[in-house]
Amino acid sequence: MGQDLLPKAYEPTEIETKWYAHWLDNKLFHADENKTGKEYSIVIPPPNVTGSLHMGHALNNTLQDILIRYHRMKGFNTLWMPGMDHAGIATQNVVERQLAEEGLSRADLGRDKFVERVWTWKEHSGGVIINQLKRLGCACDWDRERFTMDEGLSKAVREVFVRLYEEGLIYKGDYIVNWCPRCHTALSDLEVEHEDAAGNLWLIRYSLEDSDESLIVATTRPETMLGDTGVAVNPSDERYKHLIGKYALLPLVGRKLRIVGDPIVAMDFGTGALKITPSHDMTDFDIAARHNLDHVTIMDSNGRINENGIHFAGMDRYQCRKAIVDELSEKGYLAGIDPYKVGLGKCYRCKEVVEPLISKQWFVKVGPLAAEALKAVEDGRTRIVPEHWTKTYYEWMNNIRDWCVSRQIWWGHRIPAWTCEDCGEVLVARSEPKECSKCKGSRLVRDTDVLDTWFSSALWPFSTMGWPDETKLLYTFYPTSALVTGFDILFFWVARMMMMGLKFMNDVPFKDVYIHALVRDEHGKKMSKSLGNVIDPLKVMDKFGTDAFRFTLAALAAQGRDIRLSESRIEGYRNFMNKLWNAARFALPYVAQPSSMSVDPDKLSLPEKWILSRLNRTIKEVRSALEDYNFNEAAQHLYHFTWHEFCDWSIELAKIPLNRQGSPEAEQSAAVLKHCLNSIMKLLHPFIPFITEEIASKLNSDHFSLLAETYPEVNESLINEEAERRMTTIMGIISAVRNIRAEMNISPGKALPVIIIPGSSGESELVKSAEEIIQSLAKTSDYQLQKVGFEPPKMAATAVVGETGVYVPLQGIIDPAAEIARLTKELVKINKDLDSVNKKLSNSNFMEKASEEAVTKQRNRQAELAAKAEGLSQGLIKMQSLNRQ
RNA sequence: GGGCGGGUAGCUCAGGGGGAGAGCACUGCCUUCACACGGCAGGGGUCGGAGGUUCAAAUCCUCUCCCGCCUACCA
Repeated sequence: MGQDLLPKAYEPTEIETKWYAHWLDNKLFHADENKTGKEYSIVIPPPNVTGSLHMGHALNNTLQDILIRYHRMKGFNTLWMPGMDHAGIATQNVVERQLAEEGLSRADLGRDKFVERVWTWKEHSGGVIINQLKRLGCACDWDRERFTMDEGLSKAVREVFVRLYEEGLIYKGDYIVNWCPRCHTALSDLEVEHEDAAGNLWLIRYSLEDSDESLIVATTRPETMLGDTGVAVNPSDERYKHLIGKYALLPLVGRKLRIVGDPIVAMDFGTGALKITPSHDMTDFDIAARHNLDHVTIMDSNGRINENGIHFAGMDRYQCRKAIVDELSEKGYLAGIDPYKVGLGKCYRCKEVVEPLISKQWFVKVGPLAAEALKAVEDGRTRIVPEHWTKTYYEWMNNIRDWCVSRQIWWGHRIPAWTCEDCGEVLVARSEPKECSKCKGSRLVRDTDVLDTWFSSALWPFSTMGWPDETKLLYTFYPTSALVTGFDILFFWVARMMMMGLKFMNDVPFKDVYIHALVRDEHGKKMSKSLGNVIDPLKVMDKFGTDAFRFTLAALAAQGRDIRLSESRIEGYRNFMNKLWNAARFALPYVAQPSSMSVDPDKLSLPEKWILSRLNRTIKEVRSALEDYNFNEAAQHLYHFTWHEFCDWSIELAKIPLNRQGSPEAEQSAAVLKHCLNSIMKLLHPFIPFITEEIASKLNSDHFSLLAETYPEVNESLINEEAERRMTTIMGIISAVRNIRAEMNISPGKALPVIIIPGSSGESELVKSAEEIIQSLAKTSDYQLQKVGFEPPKMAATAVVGETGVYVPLQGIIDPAAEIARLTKELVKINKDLDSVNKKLSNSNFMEKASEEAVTKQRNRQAELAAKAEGLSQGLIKMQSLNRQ
């Protein structure tokens, strides 16, 4: 019957398209800010407009979708706010590459034309990821999709900038920053990636003024000596303290360098003397500030030596390094070269080695903002999950440095600052000022810099909801319930949203932050194009289906651990989808009839009580796991319950009553089957939304959408420990017979004679009541239920379940040697366990100190193991005596 | 230098004071009327090493060895 209605194997493609359209058509993802009740909201980590779906996105958005669908089904008014980030440098680089193919540079176009070109690019080629997120099944409220450069968000950016400036929390100044000579822009500390590389420590001899003494300094970047203005030593260094205040002479250049004492200088590194290049080194910049040393800039924005570099002017920095070393060596200044591992700072966008340079930049003074953000986590207003990230967050917040927010690129939010060409006054305003507020002059020139992309991202949780306007949306959905993100942007993004949210909304942006793992390849390597180990989520979805892929991600998303993704794993879960499909295919003919399907709990059979008990325990476990962001636990409980309890046992057991067509047992069994399947579909829906909708629609003629249904709730009255215990014994007996069949190499199709001798009246009653089940699932012939004392035939294989003996008399078929081997192996195991239990129970310390529960447990176990050992020994003795004959 | 995470079956990983688990891989039997993307049965681990706490340690503590990652002003 069913096989006519459904194909034998689940085929995802069309079904996925169909249901996504259904959800959209019926506005099932739409959140209504005017609705009352409990709210649940998440803002998406906006993917770059240049981005296309990679594994990180897939994991991140699958987890969010699970939370969103789960809460929606739990009855929350649920908002998932989607959108994209304009991704300043990344996007600019993409369009610049495109221009380069046409033989053009951005300079050829000029600023306005270039920005226009980026917008055109965005309209035509940007945002492919949105459709990919839809492909993944994301239940985003697409009607509300935002872009960090759209009008509303730009307004929010200007508002924040102006307010921070007015409060003195934004300032402009000449500071040393990380400069990318390729991207031609400043980078924040976070945008610099550190990498170890082989290099040298060059030792250079500096002679002293008015003295025959000399001093050797160590450096990894000898070319910077051209910009030296001092030498620093540790004030408590006996070798050098007498030199403090004196002057050294810079080789090749001849400049006088003041020798200063500063405790930051490590006495045990290099020579203990540090050359100071204030304009080209972060540390030196700080030291120079403390001791009032001069600045000499020797490099331009391209990383070339400028006019201050004597005859090295015009050279590239690395070319210059070589030339300097050669000349120092020639003139006898080079005191040595030690191979040394240097930490190189590289631009996170283009991987060019960054150069510390002095330039005029805008900074956010983050101290006061960070203090609030720190407090909010400390007092629990925002909870970080897993908890151990909290420490990392504190660490960073406590050592945070001012945030350089200006970037010398064209694509981004232009800084709302104007300089009066007449009087030099700087005006910061929400909209273009007409005249200078100081001198009334009208020659105002706008700052050419744009803001760091993360500046607008930092406002995302409230700017997307309409801030600075006081919208109903903000009122209803801010603070958001959870933020789901990877740890790689904990500082870039999470920390900054915390600061901005607290500053401008007076409340945290989210109650929970769930930090998930990184997706790596199956060997634990980070997926990267250059390594060629990238698994493309879209290809995976094509090959295995979206649901299988999503389930894999969820099942692997253990807290605090990276995910190693392999195709075999996905294949395994694809098989699970097929299993589900076929369970439904089996059930369909029995549950399709529109009958009342109500179940009287008192009339349930043992297998029905059992599966309903297991179902309700599973509901409990899944809900509790999801509440704690334990996605993997929830997925694994569902997998195990569905496959190994529902499919392996419950369906097989249900076939017995179902075959009695038209009987009350058949009807009840169908009702339980339908109830279980429907519950499973609901439970699984947040994880695998497509197949569950499809199956639910086949099972229920009036089906609309699982999203509109209620997530299963625990029915405590159906949790039945006794039924579970009884079923465990019955399943044990069935497995025991099957085991004998397999071990004796008897074909699965062959029915076996079975004698069962229960060890107690309770078990006797149980076995009696389950006779039909045992006969059917163990495939028996000549089934006998006997009383204690009955002597089973000598030529029989033996098993013991609980205290019940299971005998398979097999005159002629059984191989005594094989049976002896089987029993011996089993006995060795049992006796080992029995020994350890006996040891415990005869240990007076254990009996005195262990909990009563633990003791009882061991006693029960002892009885069970002893009975088993006894039964198996007897079987073994018999077999041995037969074997000798 | 500081911090964090990890070392459990051949592989990838769950678990986390009282009977070692999963998926894949492996072995045997089976095309039985939901499913061979399947069924049934099975093999396989002194839970990185050493101490300690405990009646009891894979699990807690200390030390140690590896492996990742983050962070840092040792030039």
